[in-house]
Formats: sequence, C-alpha cells, structure tokens
Amino acid sequence: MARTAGSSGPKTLAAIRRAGLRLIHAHGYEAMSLRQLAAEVGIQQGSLYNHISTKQELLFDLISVHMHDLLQAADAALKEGGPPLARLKAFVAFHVDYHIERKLEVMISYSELRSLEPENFKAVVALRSAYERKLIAILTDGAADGSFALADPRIAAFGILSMLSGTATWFDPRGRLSKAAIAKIFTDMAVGAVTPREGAVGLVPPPGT
Amino acid sequence: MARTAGSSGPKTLAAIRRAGLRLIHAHGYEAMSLRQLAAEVGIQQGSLYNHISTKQELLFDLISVHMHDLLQAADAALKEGGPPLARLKAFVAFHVDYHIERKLEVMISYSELRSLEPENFKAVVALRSAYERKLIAILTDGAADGSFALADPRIAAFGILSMLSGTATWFDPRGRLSKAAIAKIFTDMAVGAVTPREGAVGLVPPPGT
Amino acid sequence: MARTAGSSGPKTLAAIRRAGLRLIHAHGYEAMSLRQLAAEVGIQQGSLYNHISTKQELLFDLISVHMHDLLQAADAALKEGGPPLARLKAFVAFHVDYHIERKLEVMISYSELRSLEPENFKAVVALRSAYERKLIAILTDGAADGSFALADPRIAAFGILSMLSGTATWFDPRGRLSKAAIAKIFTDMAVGAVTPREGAVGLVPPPGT
Amino acid sequence: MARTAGSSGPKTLAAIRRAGLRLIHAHGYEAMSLRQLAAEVGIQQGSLYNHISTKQELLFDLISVHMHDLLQAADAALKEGGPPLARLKAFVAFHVDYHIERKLEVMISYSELRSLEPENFKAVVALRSAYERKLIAILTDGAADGSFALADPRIAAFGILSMLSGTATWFDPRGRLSKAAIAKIFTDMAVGAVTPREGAVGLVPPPGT
DNA sequence: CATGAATGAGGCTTCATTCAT
DNA sequence: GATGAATGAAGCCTCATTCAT
Repeated sequence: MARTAGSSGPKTLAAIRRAGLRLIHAHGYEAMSLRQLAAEVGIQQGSLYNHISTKQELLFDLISVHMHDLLQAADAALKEGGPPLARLKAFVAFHVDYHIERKLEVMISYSELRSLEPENFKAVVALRSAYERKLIAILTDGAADGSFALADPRIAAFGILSMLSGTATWFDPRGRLSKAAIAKIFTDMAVGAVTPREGAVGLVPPPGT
Repeated sequence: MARTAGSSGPKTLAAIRRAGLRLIHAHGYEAMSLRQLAAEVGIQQGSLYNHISTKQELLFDLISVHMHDLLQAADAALKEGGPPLARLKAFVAFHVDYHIERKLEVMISYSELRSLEPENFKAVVALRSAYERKLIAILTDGAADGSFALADPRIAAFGILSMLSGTATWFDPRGRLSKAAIAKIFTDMAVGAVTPREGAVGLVPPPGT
Repeated sequence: MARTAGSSGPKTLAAIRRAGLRLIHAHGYEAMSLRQLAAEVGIQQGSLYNHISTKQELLFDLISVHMHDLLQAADAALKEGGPPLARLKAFVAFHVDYHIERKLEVMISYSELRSLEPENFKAVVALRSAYERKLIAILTDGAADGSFALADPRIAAFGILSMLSGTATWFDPRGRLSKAAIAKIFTDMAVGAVTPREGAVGLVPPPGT
Repeated sequence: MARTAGSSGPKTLAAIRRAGLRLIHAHGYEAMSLRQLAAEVGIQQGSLYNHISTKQELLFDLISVHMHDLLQAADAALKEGGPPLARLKAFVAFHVDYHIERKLEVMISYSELRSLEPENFKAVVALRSAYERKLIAILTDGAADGSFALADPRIAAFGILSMLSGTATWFDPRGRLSKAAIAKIFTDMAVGAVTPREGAVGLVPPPGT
C-alpha cells in the first residue's frame, strides 16, 4: 500500500483512504463500488490501481491501521501497573474517547470484519483480542485483589466493551452531551457494574436477602 | 444443498426465509447472491420470485418480522407495573434470552440496517425505538423513585442494551457458560451499573444538595 | 385457437383477445408480457394456456383474423365492375372507414409484422398483397381507359394506401373533423393525385401520342 | 461478425450506433438484445457501457440525431420564400430523397416512437412536429394564394407525408424504379392532390356558394 | 378450467480488475 | 501517474411456458 513515488502520489492515496473510509461506513464494503470511490477522489477508476492493489486490500489496510493505532494509543494512554479501579477508569475514558474520535474507523472495523478474507480476518481478530486482553487483565487483577466482584472477567470485559463501543454508533458531537460527559457516565456505570456492593457478598445476593 | 424436495408453497417460502437468514448472517446482505440463496433452497433463481418480490423485501421482511416478534415477546414477558429493580432484572433476563435464542435475526437486524431502503429503514428504526423505550421507561421510573442513580436514563439504556446485545455476537451454546449463567452475570452487572452505591454521592446530586 | 368447450371459455378467450389487442397496441408485442395480459383479463398466467397455445399464436390470430375481416369487408363494400373513378372513390371511403373503425387491429397489423415468425409473416403478407391488388386493379383499369394518368399503378397504389392508412395513427374521434369529413378529404386528394389535369401533359403520354 | 478490430473510442461508438440501427430496424428495439449488439460490434456486452449509458439512451440518440439531421437537411434544401407550388415540389423531392437515403433511421423513428420513455418521446414528437409544420406552412400559403385547393392544410399535410414516407418501407434500390423516378411520381401525385382542377368546384366551396 | 409453483433461458446493467497509450 | 477502454464474471430480475393438483 505504501507507495512513495511521485509528487501527488501520497496525497492521492490519503484521499483514497479518506474517501474509502467514508464510503465504506456509509454504504458498506460490498455496496461501495470503486466507481464511486474514484469519483469521490476525483480520478478515473483505473487510476485507483496506481495507489491500491485491491479493494480488499484497501479494506484490510483501513482496518488494520486502525487496530494498530488503537493498540498503540491504548499503550500510550494506559499505565501497566497501579490499582485496578484506577486502571479501569482510565481504560473506559480512553476507549470512549477513541471510539468517538475515530468513529468511522471503529465502525467499519466492527461491521466489515465479515468482509475480510480469511487471512486478513484472522490478523484483525488477533489484534482485537490483544486489545480485549488489556481490559480482561484489569478485571482479572481487580477480581484477584477484591476490588471487583466478578463471576467471569472475560464475559464482564465483553459486556463492558460492548457497552462502551456503542458510543461510536449513536454519539452525536452536536448533541446534548459532551464527549466528557459520556465518558463520565460510562465510567460510573462500568465501575458500578463490577464493584462489589456493600452488604453483598459478590454478585449473587447472599441467601436470605 | 439441503434439498427440501417436494416442498411447495408456504414450505418453500419458509425455506427461503431460513436460508436467507443464514446467508445474510454469514456473508452480509450485499454479499449474499440470489444464486446462492436459490441453490441453498434447492430451486431455480427465478423461482424465488414466486415467493418474494425483491431481495430488499426479503431483508425487510426478515428484520421487521423479527422486530415485531421482539416487541410482542417483550410485552408478554414483562409486566408493566412493579418496582423498577425487578422490572430491570426481568428486562435483562428477557433480552439476553431472546438475543441468544434468535441470534441470527438479532444480528442481521443490527448489521443490515444500513442495507434497508430509506422507507424500510425508518420503519425498523421506529420499532427499535419502541423497544428501547421500554428500558428507558424502567430506568426513568427507577431514577424517579430513587432505586437507580442515573445521570441520563437514555444514555444508560443505550449502554445497557449494547452490553446485553453483544451476547448475540459471541455467545456459544456449546461454550463454558450456559444461557442462564450469562443472564445472571449481565443482570448483576446491569443492576450494579445503575444502582446507587452506599457512601457514594451518586451520579446525580442527591435531593437537597 | 378456436376452443369451444366449457361455459366461460369463449368469453375468456374473447377477453384475452381484446386485452391482447389493447396491450400490443399500447406497448408492442415484445414489450407486452403474458403477466400483464393475464392481469388485465383477471386470470392467472398459467390459465392463459387454456385458451391460447402461444404468445406468437395470439399475435398471428389477431392479425390474420383482422386481415380476413378486411378482405371480406372490402369484398362486401366494393363492387367488381363499374367506372374506375367511382370504384376508386368507393375504395377510399371504405379504407378510411375501416382504418378508423378498427384502429387497433390495423395498427398492430402494420407495426407487428416483424414480430411474426417467418411462416406467419408470409401468410399475412400474402393477405395484405391480396388487398393491395384490389386498389392496383382499380388504378390499372383507370389507366387503361384514360380515367387516370399514372406512371405506375403499383407505386400509385402504395402511395395512396400509405396516405389513407395514416388515419389510423392520428385520427381522433373527438377531434375537429368527423370520419366522414376525413373520408371526403382523402377521396378528393386521391382522385386529384391520379386524375389527368386539363392542359397538362399528364404523367403518361395522353392517348393517341 | 463485422469485427472492427483495433477500433477504439469514437470508432467503437460509431460501430455501436451502426449496429444498433441495423438491429433495431431488423428486429425492433425490444427484440434486440444487447448481447446481439455487442456480438455484432465485436466486444463484450459490458463494454457497451463505456460508450452508451443505457439501451434506451441509444435508441433516443439514434432517433433524435436523425430528427435533427432531418430538420437541418430540410432547412438547407428548402428556401423559405417563393411560390407555394415550387416549394411543394422541392419539399416532396427532398423528403423522398432523404427517406430513401436514410431508410433505417427513418423507419425506426416511426416504428420505435412507442419504445421511447415519456420524456424522450415528447422531445422527438416536438421535433417531428417542427418538420411537419414546414409542409403545413407551404400548404397554408398555397391555400391562401389560390395555388392549392384544400379543405384542411393539416390533414392534407399528414396525408402527403404518409404517402411519401411509405417509400422508406418499400423502396428497393435494386428495383425497377430509380429514386428520381419515385420522386417524380410522388411530386406529381402530391401536386395533383392539392391543385384545384378546372371545372371543378374545388375542395373548398368557391366564395359566394 | 383455473391455479400456483416450477423451470431454464435470457434480459439489462454493474462489478473489480487490467493494460496500452 | 493518469486515462479510457476493454474484459469476463456476476448482479437482480422477468420471461414464456409447463404441469400437478
């Protein structure tokens, strides 16, 4: 993908990626035609192939670049050690922020997974799992030290990730609530969801309650 | 493939819907060809049109029948009155159960919304909103009577729905955890996410602050 | 085609012929589908085949019945002998009248000739030629006895027939001019077109040259 | 078939138009398939769409180009002023010549009008009317100055046009009569059809009757 | 007689991709 | 690097016709 030849080259590639992102998000990978894409970029259909090698490769590129960015940004934003509760809060804040800022990449990475060819699919799922493991680790640590009350850290992680990721779908920057407000709400909800409640031994109410 | 020999009339339509559901889930609406569909049903491509009028109409039918079923099942499962906490638990149990039982319908109803033509899209979104309002109402009632501590019932509802709906994606009936176990976990998480914690200032300032 | 079995049979066949006439005129033979035809008649597509054997056969039936009617009506309306001028006038009057009265049959008989299969085509063209010969005979007789001045009776006949037949295309029963008025106009024009003019050297050398 | 090897761009379009003309004339617009058309041109079916946008558009293009050509050629061939009789003769000569030379375009322009979509239909009919008005004007002028005896210039024009246009149907360049001979015959017939005859009371009652 | 469902061919059009210029 | 034209496969859908019920 990375062609660094002529002058307008890189600019054109960037335009293709930008337009591709928009169109895949708007219509879906299968429904986006390279005709549309070329038109949006302002070049002829055949010229696309001076910058990309395949429609599938463009999709994979968009998604995997995003996944790498996500992992890298997470690494930068989240310290490894520290108390699980603080790490959970940081994770939620980071995740919500990223999912709102990179809405398009995030959405196509969820919805177009099935359009990836097997090999590409596997690669992306591996990256996604690596990301999920970050939250699983936090929850596991918290369960171990009693910060959290969890029946199953993996399932809890899936639940929280699903909850948070929904923002990419419905968040409206011109809406009633700011990104920070959403992050606050979800931080509280996530914490509440995994925190042991007073008088309760774990998530299962003690007999006789 | 799965030749349903001798099938005729309503049986053929049922077979088409079943195969369509499977294929749309597996490959996506755009990526599913009517060739595949006909082959899976065991008829000629053109014969499909004795039962459906359009590929789009098949999608809309599958989704909207599901949405109506969902609303109806929810109405049957959930009593209107009663304490918000109990209603929330019932809702979660219902939602998780339905989303696991009707996995395919549920998944295409989320992922293929964008493939619906505008009019169909609007109709489905309206049904979905009606369903969402059920949870929003529970949360709003609970916020009003102090059962829940919520900054925003709508956002909380979206968060919980996202969390629960994820099950359709990853639940594996042959997996480690039973449907009931998942329901239990998510009930606790959902309740924890919206329940005021002792000593906490709550998400909304307590009355009189 | 002639099925004379059950009770509603003949009525249904008549309805099919009527609807077929209308639809072929409106959309053309190729563009008319048997779906449309069945719908217009109010039966199912398959039921058509209880009355007709083939789409092509319906077309041929409509056209050839019309051609036979035309020839028969012409025979009835036109006496064999008599002065050519009077016979020409009678022919024009008859032709215009018939072409206005049986507009639809007339039009599809011209425009759908090319949709007839070779054998059917030949049969219809033979009937058409028989009709044309009637006018050619009148003109030839008139040329022989000096009533008409013609370079070529055949070409003159084609010209006159074309002129007259146009009425089927543009005549509007609710229009400014009545059928009789049109017939009068065309009679005069046709007569003028073939009558020797005084002082003129005529199209054919005058007798005795 | 008629492989125009190495043809590209404008040449291919020209080949498509030529083949389309031939095939539409031979089988009718509806009956001509783009498979046939592509085969005749010597390209793949899909390649047609590098040159035309739609089957309908090809038809409209063929017809409307012809209509514009017709109008332009008429303007070039016919002087505006002068005695009506001379103008009528010039018109007939021009019309017959054009209809024989451009037989195919002329024929599809008559027979495929009904295959045009409403908008295209209207546009073509407007052009046709403009052409018809040229003859109507000649006849009207001649009726005014007494050169012609006409009950109705419009109807007379329709009659004459129909008569002349028939040539496109039956004229055979290898036949007995030359194009010039046909033109001569029809000129005389047309003139005879509209010229007042001596001793005749004319088509319009003389003043004072 | 009528029906409804099936067939198999074929309709127009769009697709991603290639390649000589 | 870009273009325009080509490819060949495949897209959804409609067609006339058949036939068991």
